[in-house]
This record gives sequence, C-alpha cells and structure tokens, in this order.
Amino acid sequence: MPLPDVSQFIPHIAYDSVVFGFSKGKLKILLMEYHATGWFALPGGFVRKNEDLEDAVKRGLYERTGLKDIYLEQFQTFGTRERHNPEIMEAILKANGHEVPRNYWMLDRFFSVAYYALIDHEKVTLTPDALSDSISWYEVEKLPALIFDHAKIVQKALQTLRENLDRKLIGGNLLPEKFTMNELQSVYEAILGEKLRRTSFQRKMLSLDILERHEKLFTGKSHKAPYLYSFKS
Amino acid sequence: MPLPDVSQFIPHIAYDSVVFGFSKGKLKILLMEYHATGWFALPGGFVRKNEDLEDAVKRGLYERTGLKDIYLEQFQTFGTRERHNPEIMEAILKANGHEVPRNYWMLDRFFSVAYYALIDHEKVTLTPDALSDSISWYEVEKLPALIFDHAKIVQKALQTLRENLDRKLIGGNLLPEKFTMNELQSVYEAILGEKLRRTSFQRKMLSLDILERHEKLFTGKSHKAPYLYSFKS
DNA sequence: TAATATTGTCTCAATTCGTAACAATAGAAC
DNA sequence: GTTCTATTGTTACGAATTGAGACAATATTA
Repeated sequence: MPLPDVSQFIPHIAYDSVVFGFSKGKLKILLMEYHATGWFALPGGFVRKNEDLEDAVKRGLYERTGLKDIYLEQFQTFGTRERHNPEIMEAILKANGHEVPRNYWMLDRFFSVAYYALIDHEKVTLTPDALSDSISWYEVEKLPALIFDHAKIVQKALQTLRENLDRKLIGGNLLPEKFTMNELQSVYEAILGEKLRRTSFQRKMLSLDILERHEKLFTGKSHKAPYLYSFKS
Repeated sequence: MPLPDVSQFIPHIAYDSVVFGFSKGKLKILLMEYHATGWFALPGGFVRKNEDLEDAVKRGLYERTGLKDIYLEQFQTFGTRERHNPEIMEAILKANGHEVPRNYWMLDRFFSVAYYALIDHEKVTLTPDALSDSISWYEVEKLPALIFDHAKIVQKALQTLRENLDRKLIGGNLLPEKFTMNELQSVYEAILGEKLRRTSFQRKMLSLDILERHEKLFTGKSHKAPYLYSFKS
C-alpha cells in the first residue's frame, strides 16, 4: 500500500479520538500499536478536502470499530509547536517499509482536534489500520506510554468526561440498551474514580426522570433480582 | 500594505475570538467592520509557522486591545465545508484595493479554533487591523449580521460562558480590580440573561470564600454605602 | 431630626443530600 | 416446604443547602 497522497487531504489538520468503553468494571480506551516500533497512539486521522471535520472523525471510528451513530464530543484542539515531532512520524512510516519523500506532508506540523467517544464495548469489531499491528482496549488506569502529546489528550478527555457526566447524563452510552442500576453506578464510579453511595445514587437517578423501568433481570444468583432500565428516548 | 504572504503562516488554520466586555449593565463583544463592505466579523487571525496556537490568539488580542494577560478559553473548533466562502473573502480583500491572485491562500478552506476572552471594558485601547474600518463594542443582544458562521460561534461562546460561570468563577474578569457586590451581580445577570435574588447571591458569593472585602464606596447617593470587593489572589 | 434608598445580615420554611434502617425476594441449603 | 443469605427497592430522619422575606444599619437629602 502506497503512502497517502496529500492531494486528497487538508494539510496541517488532524484529529485524535479517545474512545471510551466499559467492561469488567473498568473504564478503558482504544489504543493502536504501530507496526515494528512498539509505540502506542490514539486512533486518529486526517480530513478529506471535501469532508466535514466531524464526518472525518466518524469515518475513522467506523473503519476501526464498525460502529456508526457514536456518541461523540469535541473537547479541545491542540496546537503547540512542541507536539511537532517529524522524527517519530518518519520512524513510524519507515517501520512500515515506506520510502518517505523529503518534505512529505505527514511530517509537517499538525493541529489536532480531539474528540472523545462513548461506545458499548460489546458492539465493536476492532480493525487495525494500515500502519498498525493492533487496536485494542487498555484500562485508563494502566496505559502504556503514548507518542506525541497523546497522554495529555487522554487526561483532558477524562477531565471533560467527568465534568460532563452529570451535566449531560451521558453515562448510559457506555452500556447496552438495557442495564441494571448497579451497572450504571459502576460506570459512574469508574469514570469518577470513587465509590458512590448506592441509595443516594439510585434516588438521584430515578428523580431525574430519565430512566424507563423494564422487566427484572434474573441472574441465577440467590437474591432479589434487579430491574432493568433504559434511557428514555 | 501588501497582502500577507502564506510563507509565514500555517495554511488552513485560523482562530476567531469572542471578546466579552461589560459596561452600562450590558454584556458586549468586540466586532470589526470591514472596509467598504459594511460586513461585520469577529476579530480573528492566522498562526505563524513558529508560533503556538494560543500565542497567536494572544498576539491578535494584544494588537487590537492593547491588553496582555487576558483571561482566555478555547471552546470549539469549527470545521464544516459550509463555512468556506471564498467569494466573501475575495470581496473583502478587493474592497481594500488588493489584487487577489488566483488560488491565494486566504481563499482556501479554513478550520477556525474559537476562543472567548473576558476583559475589563475600561482597560482597552481599540485598534482596527489593516482590513477594517473599525473595531468596537456591540451588545450581545443586538448584534448586526455577521459573515461566515460567526453568529454560530458567538452563540456557542455565550453558551460555554454560561456553563462555566459558576464552575470556574470567572465573572470577575469583566470588572475592575475592585467592585461592589451589586456590580458583580449585574455581570452574572447579564451573562445568564435573568434576574437573580440579591440576598441569595450575596450569601452564595461570600460563602465561597473567594472575595476579599475592602473599604466602602461612597457614591454620594443618599443610602448606605456598599463595600468594595476583589477576588482573592 | 425625619425621610429615603440601598446594603448587610438574620430567620424560617422548603428542598436536597448523606446516612442508615427496613422490607422484599431469588435462589441455595436443609 | 422452610430457613438462610445476598442484594435490591424504598422509606425515614437529621444535616446541609437554598429560596424568600424581614429587619436593622447607614449615607445623604429634605
């Protein structure tokens, strides 16, 4: 596969996405591992000349997760000179067996518009891109070292997610359509990084009048079965 | 003055700033009026190749207001194709007596990173830029029509400012160093667009323990003189 | 000295929140 | 079937916060 041609993309503009998922009680994000370098990075990409910014992000997410209609929020654009590291980008391209032309556009300084996405961990089909060996889930609390300023981007994403959690009531996007109150509470606890009081949480969620109560979930465990809930549409 | 040369700027990247000020009980923003067109726009600009994004914004604000150390917050990046209007940009340049070369860089599609700033209305010395007849204050509630998507940018700035008002306690940036509780309340009311209860507001502000109380302000009016306050540093 | 307008503080009820207690119940143990 | 255990949904109650008004203080005018 040849190197991407600048003619179809807008130079100097990129996006990076912090894709949050939730499984086994842990908050996780998607990271790509670049071929033959052992370097990890956020899934990102470029914007086509005839494409809206947000559509470019959605396209990238679709290619890597197979999902459309993802909950997506732009949270910051990163534009320091410090983040410009042509040596690292060149090494990544060379590790993929490419001849890198002098002044190749991907080595230029880029402004990255960062988005976070919330998805149901069960629904994804992960597909690496051309430069990557793998794309997979990593616990937010146990991330490997990331290239460029991607660690800073993750931190800012997490901070924004925490601030928006109550304000925009977005926690449900990390769960399947139907879920128990306990699962929802676990999502909140994983995002906020602290334990919450069961009864207060239940009372607050119910008082917001955003949940619809469905049938009970019988797990086979020897105790009272919890109700399933979904967000009102 | 010749047209700016692309060689010193990064193409496709611009910024726009929504500069809020407060005077006579009204929330206002700065708008530029382009020469000979009657068109209004937000103060914006481009990023130099050896310059950080935020420094570019500060540079632009300094050139137009004479202020440094401005409270500044990035709130969104606009990247739709729809906002690309080379005809309008060309008309603005031509109205300034420029010959516009074919494929001139300023006619390209731009991504705009939007910031809002909060400044003390009394401190500014307004200076128009090369393309503008004037730069001056306009009430947020009575804005003229704006070019491109600038009306949408202002709306988003206002929304973000409202959301951040309590969270970040930034209202004081619109006032002089010392102010009365009543003035601070007026700022809040102008931003939120609603009247607040005097006693609740006073109690809340004092309980936050962020204000320092100074001498009284004697206005000459025949009633009890209010205290002056400043934000604790 | 009285009148007026505005300010700073206090009071009391309404609401929300933290905390614990309690009743309901699905399955396991017997 | 009965009892036991773990977990869930709900209620109760005091603490903290908030809404709304009352009231005293005071700078100037009449």
